[in-house]
Formats: sequence, structure tokens, C-alpha cells
Amino acid sequence: MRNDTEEQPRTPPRTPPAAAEAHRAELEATLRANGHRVTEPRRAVWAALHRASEHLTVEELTAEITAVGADVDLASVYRTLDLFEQLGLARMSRLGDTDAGRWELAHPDEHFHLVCLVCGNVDHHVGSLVAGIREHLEQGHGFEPERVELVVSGRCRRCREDGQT
Amino acid sequence: MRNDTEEQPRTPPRTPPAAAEAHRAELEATLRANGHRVTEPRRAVWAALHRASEHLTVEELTAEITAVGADVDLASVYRTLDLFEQLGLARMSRLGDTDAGRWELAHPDEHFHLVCLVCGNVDHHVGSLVAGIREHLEQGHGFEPERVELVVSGRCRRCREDGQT
DNA sequence: CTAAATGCAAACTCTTTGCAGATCC
DNA sequence: GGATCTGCAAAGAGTTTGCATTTAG
Repeated sequence: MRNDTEEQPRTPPRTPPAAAEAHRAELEATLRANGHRVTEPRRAVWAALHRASEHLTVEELTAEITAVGADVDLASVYRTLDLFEQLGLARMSRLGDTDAGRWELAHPDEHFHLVCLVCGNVDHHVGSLVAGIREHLEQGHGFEPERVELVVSGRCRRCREDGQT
Repeated sequence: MRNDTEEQPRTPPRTPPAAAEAHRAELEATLRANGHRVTEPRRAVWAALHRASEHLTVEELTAEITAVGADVDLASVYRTLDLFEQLGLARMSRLGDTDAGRWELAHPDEHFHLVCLVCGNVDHHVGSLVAGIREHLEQGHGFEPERVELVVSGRCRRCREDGQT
């Protein structure tokens, strides 16, 4: 009764589906590990984020999802993205120019350095900053960033509080 | 018929008023030079931007203005700020986090570098990016930036268009 | 079965716009 | 005097929220 065209083969198929599998598993693991449920809208948003080549607005993301057959409400997409952000799975940015927020998968490799001129401490920071810079340049300047080196020197919170203003 | 309490003294007064004078003159010159009128709302917004120590939302800016006795409509503040932005007098930023845009005077010294890995060209860019980074760090991390060094390497627009994708 | 998540619609925030009347030059 | 600006109020985007219904575990 088994039908090859409907069931997944035992050997890994062509790359895209295999990757999709891995992504799906990653999502489910993260959700479950944090006590959240695995639902259709969440899978759909996750898949759309992976398919997207650019940072998408919530509206675009939703369109992407319905285009693939699924049907998710805007509100659910918003809620799902907020959750993903909490879980460190996705990230929003909006750099000065644009009105609507744009979403992307969170890449843990984006970081920058904060150097304190008082105590000499160097802080490695992961955050939306570098992603935001990339986006800004790509959209506003037509520049394709490969490496973003951001070093900010100044006074860290601790030294501000200790020292005289 | 001349009255000292109403006319400006011939010698420069205490510093703050003198600075305010200079600011006012700068605004008027810029406006007139570009064929715009000098109006009360524009003066008020300009003064408020100078008084502000931080980047303010339109709402805060308006409150600041009414607090000083003047009375300006929100819509006019929006229109005025748009004009100031066009004239290079003010700048808005909004870094990922915040919802409402925040305004500040435009400081021409904020710049960063774009290095093209293909043609080797180094572009000095003035823009809202550095200001946005400062704001982000100050508000989100309690870090007081003194120097922001941003170097982005990648492919410039020209090389992207010329070369193979 | 029950808590959690979704869809729908209404509410909210920030910003823009149309227009009549006020203002600058 | 005439084009430019302003204030007011209404409309627009983008996002959030309340609540009844559905769904995952």
C-alpha cells in the first residue's frame, strides 16, 4: 500500500527537502523545549522565513505563506514572530528609513564590540545592530555587505555609574 | 523712544541667549536660502531640537514646545521635521527596538566607511547609521559611545551590476 | 479534557493628508 | 495680494488585543 510519490524515501532526498526537514526539526525542538506547542501557523512562518531570500515585512511573509497553500491570519503571524524573537529564532529590524518592520532568521554570528575606555573591558555583543546595518546598506545604498566591523568605544554602564559624570 | 529692556543690547548678552540667537539665524538663513518661509512653528521646533539633550519623538518634541508657551499642532511638527530633514538640518532614527521615530539635529560629522572588495574603492558615507548606533547603545545597553567605528566591506553597487551575481 | 493557540474584528499608535483659514513676504 | 503654512479633523499604515472557537498534547 505504500506509495513512493507520497512517502518520503528512507534515504535522504535531494538537498532542499532534507534541509527543510532539518529546519522543521529545529523548530519543533526549540518550541517543545520551551513549553510551546507545535502548530501549523508556526511551521508555516518558520518555513517562509527559511525560503525568504530577503528580510520580509509581516505582510509579505503572510503572502508568502498563503501563496504556498496555507492560510494564516496576520495576527497569528505577528504573534508567532514575537514568540520566535523571544526564543532567539528570528529578529526584526527597521533602520530609520522604512516604516514597517522586517523579519529574518536570527543568525547567531552577528556581533560587534563595545570597548570601554575607562576599565578597558571589551564586550562582545550579539544583537540586531549588525543585521540592521546590513539591511540599511543593502536597501539604501545598493551595497552588498560581506563583513561588518563595528567597534564602539566609550564608557560602559558600570563605569558611568561609578565615575563622576 | 528706545527701550533697553525690549531691544537687544549692542554687546552680546550671556552665553545661552547668544547661542540661541546664532541658532535662530542659522535656521532663517537656511530656510530663506531654499525659498521657505520663516514661521513660528519652525522656529519653535528648531529651538526645541537645540534644547533637547536626547533624541525626541514627535510627541515629546511637541510637549517640549507647548511647555515653553508656544502652541504647535502635531501635524505641523511632522511637516516641519520633514522639511528640516530635506534641508539637512535634522535627522530621524529608529533602531529596531522603538516604535516611534526619534529626532535630533543633524551632525555632519557622523560618517562611516564602505569598502568594496572588488574595486577597492572606499566610500565615506554620512548618514543616519552612526547616529542610530549611538542611540541604540545608549538606550539599550547603557553604554555611552564616544567613538563609533564602522567599516563595512562587501561589493558596491557598481561592481554588483557589472560582475556576475 | 484542558490549557494554549488561532482567527476574526475591533482598537490603538504613529504618521500623513485634505482643506479652510491664517500668515509671511 | 497671493502663494505658503498652519490647525483641525479625518484617514491611513502597521501592529496589538479581546474573545469565542479550535487544536495540540
